[in-house]
Amino acid sequence: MKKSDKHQKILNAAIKVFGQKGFFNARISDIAKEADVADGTIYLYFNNKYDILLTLFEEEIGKLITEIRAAISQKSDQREMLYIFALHHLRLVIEKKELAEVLQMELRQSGESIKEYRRTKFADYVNIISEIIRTGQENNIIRRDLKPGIIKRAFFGALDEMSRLWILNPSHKYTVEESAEAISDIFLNGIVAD
Amino acid sequence: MKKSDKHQKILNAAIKVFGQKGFFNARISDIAKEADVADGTIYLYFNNKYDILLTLFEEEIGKLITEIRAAISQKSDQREMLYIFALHHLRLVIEKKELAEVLQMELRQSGESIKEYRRTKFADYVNIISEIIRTGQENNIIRRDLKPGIIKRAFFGALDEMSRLWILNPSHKYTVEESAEAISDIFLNGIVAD
DNA sequence: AGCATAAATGAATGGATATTCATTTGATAT
DNA sequence: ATATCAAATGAATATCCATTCATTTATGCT
Repeated sequence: MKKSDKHQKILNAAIKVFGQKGFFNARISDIAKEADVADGTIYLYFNNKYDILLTLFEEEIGKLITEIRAAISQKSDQREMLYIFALHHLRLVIEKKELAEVLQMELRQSGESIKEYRRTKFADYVNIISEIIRTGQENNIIRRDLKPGIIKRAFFGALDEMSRLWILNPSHKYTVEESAEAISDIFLNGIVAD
Repeated sequence: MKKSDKHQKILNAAIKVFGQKGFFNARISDIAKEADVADGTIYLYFNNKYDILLTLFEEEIGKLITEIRAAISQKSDQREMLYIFALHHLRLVIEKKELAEVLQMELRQSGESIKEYRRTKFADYVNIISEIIRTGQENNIIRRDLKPGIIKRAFFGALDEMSRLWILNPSHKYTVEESAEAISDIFLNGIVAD
């Protein structure tokens, strides 16, 4: 068994346990049991409990960024790109429920390292949106009087709140496609009649 | 000193301490010191640490709902109402920073009581938005093909993410009015050029 | 096989802190 | 002034759990 195997095995267990109980209520022994290793083994791969959480952010968000960039690069119209971003983001919640829960919950926690984290790696993820907006403005597809920084927040926030609905109440009232479409439609066209 | 005085005093201390350190890192003795009472006194007013948090949600969100309803009832156009909602919500972050931090952080935590909480009292707050939307649709001001449930999420999520920016990075790049205007503008008119 | 090194184990430790409760302090009435 | 009751105190308790490390088990090399 390669070293990386056990590293990932523990991380996957942590995603599951953190997702279910939250970071503070999760015990190291829970993660150990889930990963099928001894408690002490975890400390051969991670410095402490908090380090597990940070590593999890680092590596898993990295994967998300890669995936979503690949999907977006297929499109040339910025309006479509926004839809694709929404679709991918919302799909994550369905397909990797526990990871989504961890990100939802723990990325909001106080604590300097987490705040720092949001400012760097996580910001990279959200900044994909503002890049799309900026390019759209250059191409005259998107209104130039709006600040990309605000649109980015608003669009991401909308998706994030939608995710929360599903996480709290897994009986999907709306489908992923429907939601992604509705949200990009609202942003592109607004809600005012006529 | 009336009973209610000390009750509120402890609650205010809790808002401050939870806001700064988060629920799990806050010690009862921190709250006691901040409220200027003995540790044991807290247990005369609350059953346990968690009860402080739940009471805090219950009472403070109740106040918010009352305030925001009062402000909205001054307007008759649903477009203006949305702006007012945004303005009030964002002002909260500036004027009651610690409370906003607590709500941001802890309302996301796992734990059944908190999830339950979001489904009830907090939902009442957010549902003010869907009421506005529904009335707007009846008055033909807002597109009828959009589901109020989705608009509500999207609009609230946008505001919530904006709040988060300020909480994490208190150097306000945008003013409250500017942000409230930009966000309601985006929702009302969309971001597409022309 | 026998040695050496690395990986894994899990019981024991130590530190933290929510909660309790015996005692003190303050208020009210007679 | 004294008795009675309520409110407040804060040191002591009990529990919980992250982390350590002496010991065991697995792996690789000659």
